[in-house]
Amino acid sequence: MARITIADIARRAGVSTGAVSYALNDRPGVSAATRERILAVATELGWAPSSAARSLSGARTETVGLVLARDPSTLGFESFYMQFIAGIESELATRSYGLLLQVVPDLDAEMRAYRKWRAARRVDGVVTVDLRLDDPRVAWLSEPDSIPAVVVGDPALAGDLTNVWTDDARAMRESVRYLATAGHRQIARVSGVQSFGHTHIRDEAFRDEAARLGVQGQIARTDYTADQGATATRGLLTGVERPSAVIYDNDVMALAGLGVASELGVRVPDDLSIIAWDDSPLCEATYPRLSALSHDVTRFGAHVARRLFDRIDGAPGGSFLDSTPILRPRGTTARHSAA
Amino acid sequence: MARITIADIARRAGVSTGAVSYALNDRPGVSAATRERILAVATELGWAPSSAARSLSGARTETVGLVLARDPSTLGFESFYMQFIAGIESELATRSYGLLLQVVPDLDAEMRAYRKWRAARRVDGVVTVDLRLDDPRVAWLSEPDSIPAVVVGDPALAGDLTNVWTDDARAMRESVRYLATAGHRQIARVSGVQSFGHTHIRDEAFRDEAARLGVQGQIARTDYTADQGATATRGLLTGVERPSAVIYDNDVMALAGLGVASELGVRVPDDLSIIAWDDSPLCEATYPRLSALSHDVTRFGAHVARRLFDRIDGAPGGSFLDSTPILRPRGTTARHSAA
DNA sequence: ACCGTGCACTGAAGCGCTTCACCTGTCAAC
DNA sequence: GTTGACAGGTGAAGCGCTTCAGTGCACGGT
Repeated sequence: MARITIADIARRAGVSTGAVSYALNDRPGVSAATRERILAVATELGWAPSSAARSLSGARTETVGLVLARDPSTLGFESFYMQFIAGIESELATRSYGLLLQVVPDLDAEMRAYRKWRAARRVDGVVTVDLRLDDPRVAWLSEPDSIPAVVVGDPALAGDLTNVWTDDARAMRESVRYLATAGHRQIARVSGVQSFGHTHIRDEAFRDEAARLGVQGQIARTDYTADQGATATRGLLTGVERPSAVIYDNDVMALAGLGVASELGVRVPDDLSIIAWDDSPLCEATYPRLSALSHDVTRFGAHVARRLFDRIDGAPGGSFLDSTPILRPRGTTARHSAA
Repeated sequence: MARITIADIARRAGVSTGAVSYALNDRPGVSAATRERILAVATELGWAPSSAARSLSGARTETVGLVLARDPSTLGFESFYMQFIAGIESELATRSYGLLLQVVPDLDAEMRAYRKWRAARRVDGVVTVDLRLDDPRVAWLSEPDSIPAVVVGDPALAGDLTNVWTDDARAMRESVRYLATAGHRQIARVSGVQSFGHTHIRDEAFRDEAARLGVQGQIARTDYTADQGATATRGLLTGVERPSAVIYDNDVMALAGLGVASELGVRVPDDLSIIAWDDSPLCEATYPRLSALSHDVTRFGAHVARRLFDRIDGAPGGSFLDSTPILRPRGTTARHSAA
């Protein structure tokens, strides 16, 4: 069977291809009756638009792009991305858009992907994640005729681009205050990749709030892997200034931290409180259950997609706070009984 | 700046557009010298192909599709998919193909996505995962002019389609034998979604091998979530025929099982051995570290992508065994001392 | 009766590429 | 010297859609 084109529909409905196009795209130029008839014929013939032809003639590609610049091996167990993608998809589905995904090793490759997409008119817009400080992507995407974009991250990092963010600084401050109020005087933070802007923001908030409250705050750096999370925890627990509470930058490291505590015979939560950033089913599966900074990532993704549609539609853009992660104390946080 | 087209290149290089097309696509019809010159001009002008125009004129779309029919909330923490996708991407990158991803709620929606993709000539091929018994997708994708496809799953499930698989039955048998050899006489399996074909295959292998070896084997059903993993484990550990070893169908449930054991004061591995299907950094982060059936998912994804390229290129296809998951005993498996 | 206006609709010109039928010049074979 | 084969190259016809300049017609106002 040959492809069904609007010409077929036009012939069958006794109108011109122009009329068919207007009818199918729901725009003025045909009467209601004709539109009805054309739609009926289209359905009858089982017509579906050729995305190639559509975008060739200047219309939308009905695709948005997402490129993830991370090592494949670390990507797998960051539940964030998959949930985020699922959220984006849920919104794209309402407009029957597709998501073009690319996983690349580094930022350079990410930029190359953008350039290629723009040149090939492959996507109507992109969403950009894992902002750095002075991110080259922000500069590039801000140029006059680059791709409509929405970036995920703090307004401080997003330049003039439309951004959607969670108030990590505030969540961090609240967590530190929570622990301080519960009597903790030595608090540590096991942070993620330092080049990420949000790591920086959380660092600042952590240090600042600890200083304000007069508690000791130390930071250990990692690359987000369970392995480094475990190593950092060992360092912390066997160090001189042993913390009574640790805030981890993701759930997997918190899990690893919990494991190291067991390994060393440090009781959780009696001797050590643990908080994970990014709540997930994982946090409810451990024993004791991990206290976590919770945040509906899927909804976040949907939000981002909506903002991107606004941009694509030519809406002005701006800065949008999605939410502030909230602390969900579970089994790994407790009052600290004075030393 | 207006778009640079092959006509611009043709003019500048003093040849016809046809010659340019041949040169750029590296096919016969132009001399080496001319090709060289055309390529140089193209680079100079910063030309990039319009994917729309390409696919309109019958060529490749340079895109492959993947649709995931799973609840967004459960998707997030199945590290399998993200790793798998990363693997696919790594292979696509070598041909500068893109991956069109869609997350849908159910199989019907997945079929609709395929139909739409075919009608719109949106992808050159698809990879299909989570095969069911008598999967409607297999039937549809086997039709003469549907999309080139590679399915992930056992040959028994794949019909005549090209499939890439891991020998789950064998891995399961080996695990059961391992436990039996270590003295276990009551073994349980906490399985995943029953409609998935591989669940069935693992079930069969488990039951069969247990029977062969004369050990008691029981199966608890779940939907892969940590929650149901925990519930199933509670049922098992408080039941009459309490197993001394449990094989979980994914890592998250194994983690939950470990949690429940702690909760109930059941010592792992002394009183209970635990094996997780799907190894992941998670398994190394717990204490004790989870014994797991290990399998390089990223490489698996790359393998699948290669086979899909073969299909797209018109190669015959067939059935390809990727590997057999191998048991990596860690801290959660031990000899069972007679009751 | 006449004009102007607006709506419904037509037809063709692109969009940027691939491809196919067709030319032209060269050179080996006889 | 003639033929044929062939590499190298041309130019235009699509691919399926959008869009824009028109055409025709009904209808209200004068």
